[in-house]
Amino acid sequence: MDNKKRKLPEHFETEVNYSFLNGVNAYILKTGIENARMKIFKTKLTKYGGSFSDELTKDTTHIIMEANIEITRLLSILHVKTIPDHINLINTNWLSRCFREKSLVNTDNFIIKRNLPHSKPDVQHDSKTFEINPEDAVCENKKPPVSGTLKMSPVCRSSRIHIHESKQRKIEESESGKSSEYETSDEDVKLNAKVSVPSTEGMLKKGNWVCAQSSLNPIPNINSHITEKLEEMVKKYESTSDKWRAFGYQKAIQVLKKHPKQVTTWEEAKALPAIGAKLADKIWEIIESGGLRKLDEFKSNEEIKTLELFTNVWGAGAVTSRQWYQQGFRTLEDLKTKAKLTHQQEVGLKYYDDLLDRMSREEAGEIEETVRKTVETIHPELIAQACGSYRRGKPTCGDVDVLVTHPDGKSHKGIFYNLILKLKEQGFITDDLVSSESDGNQQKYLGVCQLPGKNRLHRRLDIIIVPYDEYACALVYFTGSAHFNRSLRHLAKKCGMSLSNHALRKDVIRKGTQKIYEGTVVPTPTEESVMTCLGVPYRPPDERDH
DNA sequence: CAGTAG
DNA sequence: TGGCCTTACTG
DNA sequence: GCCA
Repeated sequence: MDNKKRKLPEHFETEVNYSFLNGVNAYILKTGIENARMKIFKTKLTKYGGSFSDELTKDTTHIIMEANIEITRLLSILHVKTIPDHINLINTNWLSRCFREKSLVNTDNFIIKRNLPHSKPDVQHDSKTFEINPEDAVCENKKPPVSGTLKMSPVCRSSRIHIHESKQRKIEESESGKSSEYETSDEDVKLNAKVSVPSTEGMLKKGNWVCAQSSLNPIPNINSHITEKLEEMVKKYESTSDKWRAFGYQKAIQVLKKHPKQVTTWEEAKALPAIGAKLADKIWEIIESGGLRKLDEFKSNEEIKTLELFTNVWGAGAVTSRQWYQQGFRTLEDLKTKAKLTHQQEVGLKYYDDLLDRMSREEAGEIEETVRKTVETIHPELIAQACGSYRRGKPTCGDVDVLVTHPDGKSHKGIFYNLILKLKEQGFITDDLVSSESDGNQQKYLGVCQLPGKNRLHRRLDIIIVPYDEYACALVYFTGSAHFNRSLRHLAKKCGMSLSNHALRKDVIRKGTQKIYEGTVVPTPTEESVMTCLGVPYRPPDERDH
């Protein structure tokens, strides 16, 4: 830990010479790491000269894992007794740091102690042995202990509205008959049933521990080996303009994720909603072989890989990507030099890596705070609240959506231009993507920002300014998740209502798929009132991940 | 309008 | 066979 | 892709 800044003169200046991870052959333990994040790790690792494998090999130089994962879990997943001394055992922050600094950071500060057992596995004392239990390995994947619940963490400053709403809301709703395929009101029932059953594994034995976490995080992700493959398929189909097929896969994934049992047969899969014969075939193949030929086929397909590369440019979708491909472009460099780009795509390309990265929720909080401070210089009573995954309590965020309103119902007007200007003057907002100023009421800004200081990445920032009487619906809408929203709107439709980011309406008349009469607005002062009007129990933000 | 995004 | 959420901006 |  001498001077942290190791001098790598040549590597430092240039934007091109990225091979600082040469010689790093990593095994990354995916437990506790979200899929998207995992993907970025692998992509960047490769891009910067390193390599990885999905198992421990004799060439492995680094094992990289979340710091809060028990070492015993690592051992059991790897089916080994110890980790060889020559392998660096380090936490994921090291990797992030390397990416950020574009250099091979010293590992000293990131080493994970290889204490063996005796460090009390705090969960179950009764459970014997740390013997390798394949079941564990499977059902432990992802869902960090910190996921939804009590990560109020040290930083709970400012206005986190209802993160810890007690969850006394019960299950009575289930028989109201309104649960659609989207709705999940019976979820808790299944959960409770599951918990009370004396579990076969020592794992779930101790009631209180499981219960404490379960009401919020009941999805031990027991079918992750299947959903991970299917999620990759979704990406492929989205890149290929096959959006409805992707949609179908996505619905199936949702169902699998909340299914409390491991799916082991074709019939079992087929019996689930949103899973038909074709998907059951795929699932069966994964169960049997661990792989999916169709996916492997896609992965080795140059065209599909390129399309995925291109659709990750902000502002470019499946159609544009295909056009670029047909024009002969194959790399991001091709796009920069030869393609005709919209302004949005230029920006998207400029920050390609940054925008694909996810930030910690701490950083998202800083961004929220920056916007709030500036908003308050315009009018101290203005409310600024970050929504999106931040408000849902996720450990990482892809972007920040800040919702701005004013309780007096009128002072939100006309501040839009001023706000954006002030944020630009302080060098915070660096680029515009979408900037609407049309209607004078609801307004939306999408852009790119960067916090001050060294090694800051550019981040996507959305600012939405709404009149106070639309605040609740806007909150619901911008807090998401996307799937949660769909379920609500689906429900609204079935009740002859409609839900948008502006308002909840009743007496809507539709003719087939078309809306004939827009209906009348139902006053919804709070988020709770929105859900109550739709006949569903209130769910605090961190329970809207479905 | 199609494409893209939230 | 056709819907699968809804609204808004860009070019 | 699934479903009515």
